[in-house]
Amino acid sequence: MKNENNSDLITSNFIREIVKQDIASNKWEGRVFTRFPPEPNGFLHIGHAKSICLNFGLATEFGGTCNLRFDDTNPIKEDDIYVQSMIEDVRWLGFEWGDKIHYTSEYFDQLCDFAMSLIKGGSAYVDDLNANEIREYRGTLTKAGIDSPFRGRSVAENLGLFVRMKNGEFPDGTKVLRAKIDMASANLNMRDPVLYRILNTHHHRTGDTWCIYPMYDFAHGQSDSIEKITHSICTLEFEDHRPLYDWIIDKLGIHHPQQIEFARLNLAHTLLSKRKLSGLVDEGHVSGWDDPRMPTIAGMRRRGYTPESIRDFCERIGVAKANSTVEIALLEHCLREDLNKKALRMMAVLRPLKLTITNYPEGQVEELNADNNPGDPASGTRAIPFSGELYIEQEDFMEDPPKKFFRLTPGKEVRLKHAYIIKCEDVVKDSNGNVTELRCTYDPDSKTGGPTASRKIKGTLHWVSVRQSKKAEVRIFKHLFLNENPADDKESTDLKSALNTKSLEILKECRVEPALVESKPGDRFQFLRMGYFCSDLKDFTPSTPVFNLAVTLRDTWAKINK
RNA sequence: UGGGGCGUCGUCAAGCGGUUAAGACACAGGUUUUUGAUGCCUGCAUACGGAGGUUCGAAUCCUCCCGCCCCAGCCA
Repeated sequence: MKNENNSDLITSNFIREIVKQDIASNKWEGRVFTRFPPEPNGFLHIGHAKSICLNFGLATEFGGTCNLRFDDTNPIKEDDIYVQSMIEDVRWLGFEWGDKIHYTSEYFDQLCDFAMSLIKGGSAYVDDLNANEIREYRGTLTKAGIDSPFRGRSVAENLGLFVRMKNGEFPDGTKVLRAKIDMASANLNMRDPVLYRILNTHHHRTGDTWCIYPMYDFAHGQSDSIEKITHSICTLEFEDHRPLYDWIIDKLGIHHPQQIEFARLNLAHTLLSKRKLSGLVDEGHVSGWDDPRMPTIAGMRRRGYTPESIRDFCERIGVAKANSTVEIALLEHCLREDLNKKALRMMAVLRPLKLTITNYPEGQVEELNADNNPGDPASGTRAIPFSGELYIEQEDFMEDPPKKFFRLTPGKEVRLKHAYIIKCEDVVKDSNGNVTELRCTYDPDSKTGGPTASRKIKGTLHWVSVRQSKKAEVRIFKHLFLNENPADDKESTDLKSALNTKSLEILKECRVEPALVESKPGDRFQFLRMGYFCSDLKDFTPSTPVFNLAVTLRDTWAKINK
């Protein structure tokens, strides 16, 4: 999938170069066949999006195919709800897979045959050592391992034992099938890795058909091989496993894809590990996998991110082998850039302050014309009700303003967007000295198109009419973590202490222009001068509209003010 | 003290023996603007982890050193 609008921004990356060279040299008869192989044990996040965009993107770019394959070899952790969410997320991101969805579990028979063939070739054996013993026999980083006493079993014995494992004759953990490679290898993955373990567990797809399940290392490479994948793209930590995959595939003499490793994404102030994210969900620190603060695809979708912005982001961050942490600012930029083009402008007052126009005709209501998107004339216009009683944003008024504050202050003029120029004449306060109302006058000729409409006024405010505006809830989100790299936070061993306690702010007294309550869940808008917001996918109803802050507008004033 | 990787601007990241060392984000300044938004313009690495070496010429090749990441699941 190309980001047409940013084609000039696309730079090369080493994987794209490899693919190009392979096509040029006709290495795979010009084929490009990739796959995205998640384990269905959690929700997909922005880190997966990088891999999805890479794999599906390469296939699209070079006229190939990308399979979606669920790597479901560990029934203890996996569940169909995760496969369903992953299917939805990949599709939402805008990608299409080949004729069907693939599952490693559909290769269990073949994988089992591969194991038999390894046994027959004397390259695998059944080991009776338990997990602890296997660890002890494995040695350490600097010390060679020791052969298992069961390593010398005959082919016939191994075959018999493995069949009995498969037939369910042994309890969990009592036996494993191991590759017979080299217990002294400097690469720990080559020290007779476990190929099959006994797990008397129900599998979400194969049910109770199996009680032995292949390890990832024995399933992944062969699955790629079975699917005739040409480029097996994975993350850096599997670099050490490549010699093992090569060993197995060569022993089996089957199609040998080319594995290429790249650095996974790290995002500042964000945790990208399914394990830790599920911790946030399980411990109730967020409302679920789709909490808008979550870096999951589902969370970002609910927050208001567009598939286009995520794809653009994944293209811009590049692909390399160096570990790196991308700033949130880049992600936010991608969203703003996309939404600036697409989002209709609306007016919403998040923290209302009453403003009365004393010289406006009592009871009069005008329908003012407003453009829906100044950058896109095709988006048309809409009518907004204006009256003598309005709400403006509390932060848009200051009694004792700092220099360069060009919003409303006593005695000064300001323009109301799409409407008139007003002047603050009086400030009403309650007994505690809090400002409760502003009393202003307006210049009737200053309406858009009017004789004094072009008067130069520094500040322009958004507003809504008291009577016609609707009440709404707006949810403001900030980083879930204060630390730039929460994963590196050695101090806080538990997630809780690393959390930003102010990551969610709920504003229940917001007032929005009437058109907004007619929006559909998932609709995205620019609330003028505030940011981009999205009607909540779950909680929005016309009677209780709920909007999520997707991203604020750039705010130079906030910077100056600091 | 084992093995596998990686070190180019604040953050990503091109670069593949001869370039003024791309571009983006961020940042700074200017300008347009009825969003302090957007747009537009300008600036932003004599420098490529360090030290040597090869070469007419090195971020790119060689050597040594330094730093960071990954690996001791019957997880993926």
